[in-house]
Amino acid sequence: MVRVATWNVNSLRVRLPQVLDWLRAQAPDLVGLQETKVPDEAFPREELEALGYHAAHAGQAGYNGVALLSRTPPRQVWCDLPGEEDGGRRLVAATYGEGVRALRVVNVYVPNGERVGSDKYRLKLRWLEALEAWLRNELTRHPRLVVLGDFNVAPADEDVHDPLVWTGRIMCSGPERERFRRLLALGLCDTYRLFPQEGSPFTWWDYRMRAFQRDLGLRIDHILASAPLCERCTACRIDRGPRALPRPSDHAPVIAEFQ
DNA sequence: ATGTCTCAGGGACTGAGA
Repeated sequence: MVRVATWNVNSLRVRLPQVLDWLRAQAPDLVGLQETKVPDEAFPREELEALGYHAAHAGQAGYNGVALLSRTPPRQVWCDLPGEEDGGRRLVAATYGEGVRALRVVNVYVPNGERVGSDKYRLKLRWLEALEAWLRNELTRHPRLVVLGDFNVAPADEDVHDPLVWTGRIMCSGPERERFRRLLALGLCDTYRLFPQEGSPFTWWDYRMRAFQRDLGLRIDHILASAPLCERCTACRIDRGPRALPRPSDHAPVIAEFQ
């Protein structure tokens, strides 16, 4: 069994004590982190190694940054989305294990897009199109593929606390959802929706307006899996615990299990 | 209430990004 997680930590340096506590408590085999906001030379490698985790990090100062933490060492590490390198460090991929059991994991931090119609929105749509093209090739080489991260897209109205308020807005607009569906159409499943789920499905709550306490959230963090892995997926859940701590990230982790 | 949090720059606070 392998447990795979994704968590946008909104600064790995600020959140490191929470991340270390969470790794000790949940003991996932693989974790994709987003918004590490730390350059590679300042990555907290020793603290994570002390807990038994290897790291593949694509970081920068101030913004963005993604990392893959793993119990087994990463192989075939790839950083950045071809053609979109100027948009910040937003993609890291690696292979774990050997032979037919090898697992390929792609960790993404999709651009936020600011607001529908903005330059950043157009860049977000283009980034998602480039990701689709790159993943199509990745799937031909790695049948056991997991694509996880902060997609900044709520795929459907049931992933939104108030669909009327959010209709057509950033993270919920038709073009963003259409790009997300195209990723699924490559042959990936949304592991959270493989199972009946209890409670609200949100993974992100705005820091403002006491949104978490009022459960005004969106489901924008996802763990997608290729068909051979979907058949072996036994659970996917959201861990709201870290979001309720003092000084939390605005995102909660998502964890999927594969047999 | 554009209502919170993080970071860079510069050395207190402002602006950007989310």
